[in-house]
Amino acid sequence: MCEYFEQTDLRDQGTNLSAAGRIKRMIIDSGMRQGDRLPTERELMNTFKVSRSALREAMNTLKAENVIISKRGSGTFVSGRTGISDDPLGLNFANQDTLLRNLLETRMLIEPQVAALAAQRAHPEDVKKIWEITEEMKKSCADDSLAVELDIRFHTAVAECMYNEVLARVVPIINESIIRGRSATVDREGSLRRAVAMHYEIYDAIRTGDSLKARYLTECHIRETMNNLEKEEEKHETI
Amino acid sequence: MCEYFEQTDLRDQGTNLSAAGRIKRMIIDSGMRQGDRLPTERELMNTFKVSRSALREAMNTLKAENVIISKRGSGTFVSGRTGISDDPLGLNFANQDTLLRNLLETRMLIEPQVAALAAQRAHPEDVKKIWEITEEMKKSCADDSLAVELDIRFHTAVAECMYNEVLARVVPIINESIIRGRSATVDREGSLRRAVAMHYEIYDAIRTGDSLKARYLTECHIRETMNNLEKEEEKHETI
DNA sequence: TGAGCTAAAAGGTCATACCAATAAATAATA
DNA sequence: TATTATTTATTGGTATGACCTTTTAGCTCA
Repeated sequence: MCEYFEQTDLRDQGTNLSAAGRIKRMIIDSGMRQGDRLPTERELMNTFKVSRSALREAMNTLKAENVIISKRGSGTFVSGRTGISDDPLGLNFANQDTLLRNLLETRMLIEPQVAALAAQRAHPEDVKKIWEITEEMKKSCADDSLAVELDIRFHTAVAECMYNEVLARVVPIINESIIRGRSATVDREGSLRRAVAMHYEIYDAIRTGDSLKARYLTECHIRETMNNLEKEEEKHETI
Repeated sequence: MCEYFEQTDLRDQGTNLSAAGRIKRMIIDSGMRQGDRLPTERELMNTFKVSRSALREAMNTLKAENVIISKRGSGTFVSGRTGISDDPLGLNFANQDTLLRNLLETRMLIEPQVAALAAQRAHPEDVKKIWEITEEMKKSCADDSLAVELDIRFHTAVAECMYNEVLARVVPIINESIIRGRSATVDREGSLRRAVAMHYEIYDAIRTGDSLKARYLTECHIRETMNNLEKEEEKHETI
């Protein structure tokens, strides 16, 4: 067990932090890593000197933030995608009519520049990773949800080449909102094939460090997505 | 009270949604607005046919997402900044050494373009709002925390001119992480005065619809912030 | 040795009682 | 009469303790 939990009595040491905040800080400060197991709820309620209900409320806020993840019967663990909730930007509350358009505009504003900088900064292992994802996506024609997942992973991998954690978190949020949110699509096979082709081209631009080309190709790629989605909308309207 | 809550029994109608998810959807679907008051916990546990603890766990996840906000003794209300948690990007878990640099790079990548588009799209009332914030900031030299607040509000107001909800949410998140996160600053008065001057210039570019100028000035403004922060770092290191 | 069973342990739920802060209704006072 | 205290019902917050369901690991027995 993590020793940090034993030596600390945390009844609000004047900091006015909520129990959730204290537990979170503890997890961060004690250097726990993804997959590490937390003490059981019964143990924690002793170390914290709070009741189980209070403790569980704290745990729940951490679950909502995806800091931890619980598995009934086995325990609670530090989550992978640390600290990003399901709807980090609160887009559930946005105007759903204009949301898609706004998401695409945001993407168009950010990703081409990200691709350009990625081309300048990518390490060989990053390039390799992008290539692997693209290959896998090419083979995934049968499984639509897998293709969607790989599409997101491609753009995330490109963003990660920037070695900028902030953008590496923003980009997938936008992409997921766009790609997951759309209806299972018109002309699926055709657009998937074109997307894969574009991914190969972008990959090559990054591999050769051609940042201008990477930016331009990404712009084209996003514009294609926009066109596809417009087609979908038309189809919806005519139904 | 909101009628939606009365006519609905929501014991997971096959959707496999968590209680939190169901409540959230309910708030959204029933069209509740900022400040509206939810039924009391005792009422909700009846309409939902769950125990109070289970209900409170659900409410807590919504609190963590800042969808609702509770006031002991008075009730629970729909939050203002709907659905954005305190740390939406999970930056608590990012590398704190490089975080500030990465935040600034992200800002530099996004905001100049936002300013450019804002200049093209701003309505007269948007321009007026920006002017008012700038004026207020000029007068706020005494109160440092107020100045910080107004600084964030200025950049948010500019972003809102784009009429793009996504960017209107992303921009303040980045800005708050930068501006709130830094230590109470070196040469406070001087940098504040320069910031206000820049805000006036940016305001004027937006007012006149000069998007190129708005972009350029915003770049300069961010670069100045970067320089100030570098000075701070040096000062920290020499202590 | 291995398949199946059993019991301990983990998180999830329920019910009830009580605490603390708030706000509205009421009483006391100038 | 108007204003200030005071009481009181209501609300969210916490504490217990019991029980359920799932998982894990150890045990039994063929």
